[in-house]
Amino acid sequence: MMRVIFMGTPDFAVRTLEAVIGAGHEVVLAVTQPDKPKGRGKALQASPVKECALAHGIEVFQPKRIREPEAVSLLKSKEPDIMIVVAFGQILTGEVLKIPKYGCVNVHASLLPKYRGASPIQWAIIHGEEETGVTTMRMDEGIDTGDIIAQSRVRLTGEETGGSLFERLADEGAALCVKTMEMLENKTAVYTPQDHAAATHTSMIRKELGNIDWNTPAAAIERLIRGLNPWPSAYTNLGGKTFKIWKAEIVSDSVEYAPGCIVRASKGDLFVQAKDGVLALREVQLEGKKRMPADAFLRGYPLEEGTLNLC
RNA sequence: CGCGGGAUAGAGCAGUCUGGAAGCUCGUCGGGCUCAUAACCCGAAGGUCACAGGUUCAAAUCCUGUUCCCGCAA
Repeated sequence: MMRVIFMGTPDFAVRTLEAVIGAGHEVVLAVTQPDKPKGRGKALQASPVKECALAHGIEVFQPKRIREPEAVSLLKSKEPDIMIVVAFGQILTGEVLKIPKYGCVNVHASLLPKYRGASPIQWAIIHGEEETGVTTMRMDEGIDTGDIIAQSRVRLTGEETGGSLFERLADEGAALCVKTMEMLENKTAVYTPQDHAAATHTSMIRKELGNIDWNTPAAAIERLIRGLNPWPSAYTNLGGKTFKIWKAEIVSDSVEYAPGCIVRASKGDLFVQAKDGVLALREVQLEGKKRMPADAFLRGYPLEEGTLNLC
């Protein structure tokens, strides 16, 4: 059993926190981002990790900047054996990294050294990877550059969405974290330096990334749609309104219209021309409306075939 | 009180501005046609027009309040 300081913010981190608690470790402090205005009412909302910690009676700490002296001294005062960091959202300084006996262990949702940085889950799908996974590593001062302790691989299918992969990797990461802690405790852990030459980096997902450019290959658009489902979603423009596309499928490689043109809009089929083929939109959502199958959408919103309607 | 769209049959929508018989495209059920069909033809069932109150001879429609859903923003 170890004394643990847990650092994390979103849902992805909650799985690991729960697993660590479930494994019998003593979580003495949960560090998470300050509450932020969220939702339509713009009300302050606690991070998922904060809610989970409170539900387990764990002390919560929400520093604006973890590097500040008061924050550092609080971490020291807890005398942790280990710090577990999962999608925390702030960069730790060397001073903080040296606090725990076993160092700081990070759970990262990719097979490092590939996909260092933010949003590795979505990028793996957008890039059409066939395999990804989670990695635990001993953190150093670089971003996702520490020595690897353990990895777990998962296969990706053409059905995988950002949301579904998120779920799978959150579970994998939680299990791997517990296993990693066991390895550290019984001294069987091996630290493997990363092959830095093979490293790739990803950037934070921006909302505009979801703005579909129809003059790109159909396969790339389809992956973008899957990778950004359910957040932040891929979208286009229809009649001046945001038109989200939740699910699409490549139906042919014909190119008879201009990109973004409605190829077919009848019998429940909503086909759109991409650069090198045609995409069938299967599940869509117009601004202000609920998401719905394409055939339902067409019943109440008839579209003219052969016209340039999406951009 | 951040901005905006919406709630009408099982689904998706029109009708609301300008008050006056509850509609459309589908689905469902029954019948017909067909070698056959998710195709075509005929017919039927299915509504507390989100909820509450108000105005009116008369409210889906106008006024007031409430609930819920969604887009933006963060």
